[in-house]
Amino acid sequence: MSEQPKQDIYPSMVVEDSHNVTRTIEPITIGRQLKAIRTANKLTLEEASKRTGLARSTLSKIENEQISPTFTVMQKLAHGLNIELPQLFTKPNNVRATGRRDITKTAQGRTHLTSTYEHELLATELSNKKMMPYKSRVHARSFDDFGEWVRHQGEEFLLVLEGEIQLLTEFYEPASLKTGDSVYYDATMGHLVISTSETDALILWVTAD
Amino acid sequence: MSEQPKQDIYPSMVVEDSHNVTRTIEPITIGRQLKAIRTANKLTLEEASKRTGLARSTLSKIENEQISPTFTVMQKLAHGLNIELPQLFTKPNNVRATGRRDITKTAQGRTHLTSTYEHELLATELSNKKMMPYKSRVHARSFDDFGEWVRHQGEEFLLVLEGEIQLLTEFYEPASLKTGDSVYYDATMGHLVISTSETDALILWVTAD
DNA sequence: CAAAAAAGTTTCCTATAGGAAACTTTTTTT
DNA sequence: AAAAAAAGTTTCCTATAGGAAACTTTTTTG
Repeated sequence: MSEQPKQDIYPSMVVEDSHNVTRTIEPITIGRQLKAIRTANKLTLEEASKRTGLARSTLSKIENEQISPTFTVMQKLAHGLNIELPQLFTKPNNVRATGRRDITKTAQGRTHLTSTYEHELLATELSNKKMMPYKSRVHARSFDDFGEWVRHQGEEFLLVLEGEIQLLTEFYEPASLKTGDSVYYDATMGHLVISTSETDALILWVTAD
Repeated sequence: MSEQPKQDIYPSMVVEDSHNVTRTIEPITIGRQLKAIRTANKLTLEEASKRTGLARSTLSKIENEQISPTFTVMQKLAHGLNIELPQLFTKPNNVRATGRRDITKTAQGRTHLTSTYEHELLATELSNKKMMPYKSRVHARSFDDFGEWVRHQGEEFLLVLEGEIQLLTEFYEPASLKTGDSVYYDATMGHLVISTSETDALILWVTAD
């Protein structure tokens, strides 16, 4: 064993692509990634060690690509450094947006009218966001105002801001919600909201795909 | 050594999220994933062995979660089976839940206290959801109540329900928000909220990772 | 700029991953 | 339904990952 001067644990691989063209694949180097993440967070090996529960020496060796971490260790890394696992090998060329902010003052959102709701879209200055928030004045008063279930991709959170509504869903009995009540549901299930208070209710809606 | 009856190499971990709420993380079990992928492709261990260059026995042990593969091995798996690395631990969420619903009546959420906020978690009956909604009573009155920026994965939407707050962020001037105002921001940017009204403000917060 | 402290690396050891082959279980063939 | 073949598991061994501590390098401080 071993008079080797320190060997490459991530050798590049020669493969054939879908057109049978051979090319060399540069391996993903988890070490570089880890170091980048750690230094970006201004952590020392010691601090990273505390957060991940891994030995300082182990971290050093991973960063310098002297060892190939086990999956268990990779999970500890992800948890301890508060990152998603794929981040460890997805090159950070996907410059994720960061540091954005968009304030919407009361009643200053972008209005969008339908026959059943009057939507006020919030935070419309930001595109490509994970959630879509809006306030909606509920004009509908019965299922017939819609004619059909509303159904779409994703999940929705709803909070009643004013008045009282009924949430009708495909697989549940109608639910009455007063101001302050909230509900979370899968939007793929047929759903719709009707006002049951004297004045049309106002709700906050947040959707995530 | 070892008279151990076969131990769990992927134990679940208890962690604190960005709001110091402890929860249990069910570990990603790479074995199950691998087996699913292999059988879906109608491959025997022997065939998978040939494609990946890994021993039949090694594959068996990984699938049965007797060992935690090293990153090097994971790369061979991904390459040999023609899949993207993240596929090995991203749950095939094509089995996404559908038709769920969880109502939280006013003040009936699960309370969680910190020195700066009093959180009321909403829709806690649903796990594995895209968004985490909660109402928070803001006790903090200055930056010093935190000592440091709050920073974490994901994006946040905030709506002021009662009172008045200031949103402090790393890259913007402080912003005053009154009842009805809302803001959307990247949570990776340092951020925190303090009350500026006489009584502690109440806000709705929705987080998405 | 020397001494001390902090950060990072290497060594040395133990625990565990990975491979070859024996063994067991399941499936196919006659 | 027994024999043969194929698929999967376990054992036993070697190679390597991971932790503790010694060591080296870099940074801070007086």
